[in-house]
Amino acid sequence: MAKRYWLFKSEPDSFSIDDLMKSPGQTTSWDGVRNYQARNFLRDDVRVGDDVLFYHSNSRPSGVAGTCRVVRAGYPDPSAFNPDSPYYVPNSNSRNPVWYAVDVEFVMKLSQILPLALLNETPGLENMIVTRKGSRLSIQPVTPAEWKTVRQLIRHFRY
DNA sequence: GCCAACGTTGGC
DNA sequence: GCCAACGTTGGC
Repeated sequence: MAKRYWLFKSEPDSFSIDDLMKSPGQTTSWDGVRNYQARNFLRDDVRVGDDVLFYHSNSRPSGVAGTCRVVRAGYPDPSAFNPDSPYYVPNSNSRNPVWYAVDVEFVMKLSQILPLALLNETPGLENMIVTRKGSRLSIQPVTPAEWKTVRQLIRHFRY
């Protein structure tokens, strides 16, 4: 099965690339996703070994902060069952899970944020979901061509 | 802080 | 099933 590529959004005020680096085993549960389209990707499509762009949203500037890798495929999001979690969903239960999480492991941090403005002006990334106006999807597929282009940006501009 | 775009809810 | 109202996301 071919490796897939993704972009995961996080507000760095709540969880940043530095937080991932400092996590036990440099691994975290990517939980708290409460959007059905994003949930479907986590549940059905994200697989172990997939590469992920770690994107800082609502930030100055917003953009790609680093990369990580999927080390556990979709499983029922424990935070949905935990009354103490801010992501708790009343009436949810583990027999009938609605929300899913995956685990990701840190791979690398860029020397600085690769800003959305640069993605926006890079040929080949016109159709990347994150560059589309109004796109709020927090778990996004990235095409192999888009991944390659982003990697070239990172190398060329020494991010 | 502003506000446009979006997803969800709920009345009908 | 429609759609207005609402709450949230997220760039700027």
